[in-house]
Amino acid sequence: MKIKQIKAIKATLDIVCGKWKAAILLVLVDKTLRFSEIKARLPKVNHQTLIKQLKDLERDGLITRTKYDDIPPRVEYTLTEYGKELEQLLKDMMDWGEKHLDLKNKKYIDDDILVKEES
Amino acid sequence: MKIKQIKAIKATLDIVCGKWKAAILLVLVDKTLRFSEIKARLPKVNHQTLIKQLKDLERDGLITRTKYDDIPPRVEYTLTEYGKELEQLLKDMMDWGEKHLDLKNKKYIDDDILVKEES
DNA sequence: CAGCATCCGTTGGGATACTG
DNA sequence: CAGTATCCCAACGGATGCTG
Repeated sequence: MKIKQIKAIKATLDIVCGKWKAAILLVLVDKTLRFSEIKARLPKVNHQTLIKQLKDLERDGLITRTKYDDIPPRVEYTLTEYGKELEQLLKDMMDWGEKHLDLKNKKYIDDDILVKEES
Repeated sequence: MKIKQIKAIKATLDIVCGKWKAAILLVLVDKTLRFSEIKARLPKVNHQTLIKQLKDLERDGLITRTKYDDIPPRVEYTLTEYGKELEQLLKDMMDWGEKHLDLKNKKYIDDDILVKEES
């Protein structure tokens, strides 16, 4: 049943492989965040791009979007159960990457990735 | 150290996220294959595209390319240790995908993915 | 058989401007 | 504050043709 295997893997990869998807999921692992809080933690991401990727993640069931009818508007994003179950997978990718890749020198490191450390 | 975490994850994803990379790795898990054998198992992949993705995987240290000076030419591709250690990760992605995604109906399923079953 | 060079179309990330 | 609507550009997958 190779075909189904590969389809499942590809589907998973397609969901997570957006330029900022992994970063978004990681910052949401800690806690629910507002749009502006996510943006503050990912200073380099474009406003519009962030909205798109959040929409994708919501469509794919990894996060939920809750809108409060306040003024000014407030929107919160939370990991779903599915999203939380991805955490282990992300951790495994991290372990593999740290073990095998030269993260300082290689060209496949994308310096646009920047997350503000917790203050 | 969020930044390093995300960089490692992104680097890993970048390596595996080519359209056919996961499929190539999976068919090579079983055994070393010649270029034409890989192509036979992935009928839908373009000749040139396959060469490119194999080159990427070789550059990133996941497979090794062995050229024999025969006539006609013969080239074999094998998973490296690094590549083999990815297998578990791929399996985990598969499990997650099968558990959470509706692989039949959803639009994120790419029907181009086709692997010939073992005959 | 396996690979390279080249060109092309699509797509996804990004920039800018405007709305409730 | 958060979101929509456009437009733009680079990168990637793919098609074609040629080589040892």
